[in-house]
Formats: sequence, structure tokens, C-alpha cells
Amino acid sequence: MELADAPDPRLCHARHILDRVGDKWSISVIYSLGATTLRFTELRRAIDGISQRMLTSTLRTLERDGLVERTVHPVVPPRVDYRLTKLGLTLSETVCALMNWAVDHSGEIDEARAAYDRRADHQPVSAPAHPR
Amino acid sequence: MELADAPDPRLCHARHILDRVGDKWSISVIYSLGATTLRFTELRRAIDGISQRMLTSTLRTLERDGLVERTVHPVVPPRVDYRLTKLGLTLSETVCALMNWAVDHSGEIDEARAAYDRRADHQPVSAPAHPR
DNA sequence: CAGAATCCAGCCGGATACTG
DNA sequence: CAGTATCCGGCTGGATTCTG
Repeated sequence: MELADAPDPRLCHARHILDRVGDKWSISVIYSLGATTLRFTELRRAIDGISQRMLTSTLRTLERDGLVERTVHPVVPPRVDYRLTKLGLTLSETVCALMNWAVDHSGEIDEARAAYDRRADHQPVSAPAHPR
Repeated sequence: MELADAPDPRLCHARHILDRVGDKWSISVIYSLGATTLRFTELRRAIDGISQRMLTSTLRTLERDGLVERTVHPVVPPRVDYRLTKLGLTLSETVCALMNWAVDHSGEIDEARAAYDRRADHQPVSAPAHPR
């Protein structure tokens, strides 16, 4: 009986978690928060290119997953603080490692991409879907 | 001059890399390959739920980024082997750490989600976009 | 077996406008 | 300030069919 290349159940289940983590904005939020506390607008400014809609929804999801803690201060004007929970902090370590890897090897990846594109014996990677 | 919460340039640039890595299928592919060599169909079976279209395009992108090496054997029927490059292997360490984190804490996250959904003082996380 | 090509539904996510 | 609500274009990605 061939169990050899059966779907890895660990991998399967983990995918539900990683779908969140893999989200490009979640990574940025977790990385930006780190060990500090930030307000909504501070996060918005810290993460270049994120829309308020995406920031809201990303924060909501992270809060639901128990990774981010949301604190509303009943003052006017409103003030809401976000910070990583204990669980979120453990994840942030791994996320930082990933981020550091990306920074450390971005040069190699850029080179590899350029070299790949220079060679002509391949299909264009961008546009496998709608070449028109 | 307020540099305090300016966009982190490291974060900005890294996002281009992480967009690839953060892709849910890339993580699974890198994780599945690990230190071994797999054929197209073996990968397909190992990664539950992936379509051949997504596997092809994911592998192509990883190859372009210099993370995966593609070896075509001129035999019939065709045989194509995929394995991580040296660069890909360094990434796989971090990816494994992420995967392990997900496995180790999936229980806590599931609990957090359930607890969040049990409380009624929140907006439904799913459907912030098209409630219709 | 390892893909390429095509079709197309669904959701992602940006832009914008409005509230407490 | 910290969101919510709505509109909607575009890309993602699944299903299917067809080759060398």
C-alpha cells in the first residue's frame, strides 16, 4: 500500500492557519507591531500601501485568531490600541525570521529572476492565466 | 520631522519577496520538497487540494526565483524532477519553522476563533467585503 | 506523464463617501 | 480618529480539454 506520497495531514490542517499568516498584510502587521503597541493610524502609516479597508479586516482576523489584542479607550476622539498577544509574539519571532531571510536574500532572488528572464527557453511566468 | 512611524523600507522591499513566499501554495511546495526530489505528479499528490494549474505556475515562479531546480529527463513517458536549490533549502528551514508553529498552535487558534465567534459584540469577520 | 490553453465564477481589494 | 458601507474592476484559481 503506497503511503509514500499521500497528502501530509499536518500540512493539510496547517494550511488553514497559514492562509492567514501567508496573507501579505498579516505578515506586515505582525512585523510592524513587534513588541510595541500601535494605534490604528500609526499602523496605517507604518505599512506602506495598505488601505484602511484591508487594515481593518486584517486586524479583525488577527484578533479573531487570538494573535492581536484590541483595546478601545472610551475617549473623544476615539483611541484604539493594537498589540500582539502572547501567542502573537511567538508567531512574530518566526515571521521576523522570514522577513530577515527575505531581506538577506532579496539580492539573490532578484539576480535569479533576471537570469531566468534573460534566457529565452521558458514560458513567461507572468501571464500563465490570461495571455489574451 | 516625524520619522517615527514612517513606512519601513525594509518591510516595503521585502514584501515583493514575501508575496511569493507568502503564497499559500509556495509554502506547501517548499515544505513538501524539503531535502528530497519529487516528480510533478508526486508533488501533486503530496499537496492536497492543489490543481495542476496552480502547481505548474507555483513551480515556475519558484524556479524563476532560484528556489527550485527543474530537471527534465528526455524519456518517454516524460519525467521531470523538482528539488530545492541551495537557496531554496535555506528558505525551507524558515518555512518549516513556520509550519511547525502552525501545527503547534493550531489548537490555540481554533479555540480563539471559537471564543471570538461565541461573543456577539463584534462584526462577522467573514463578509467585510460583500455582505449583499 | 507533464504540462499548455481556454473558459469563467468568485473574491480580493482599491477608491470613495459617510458616521459616532 | 477609527472605523463602516457601497461600488466594482481585475486577478486568482478551479474545472475541463487537448497535446508531445
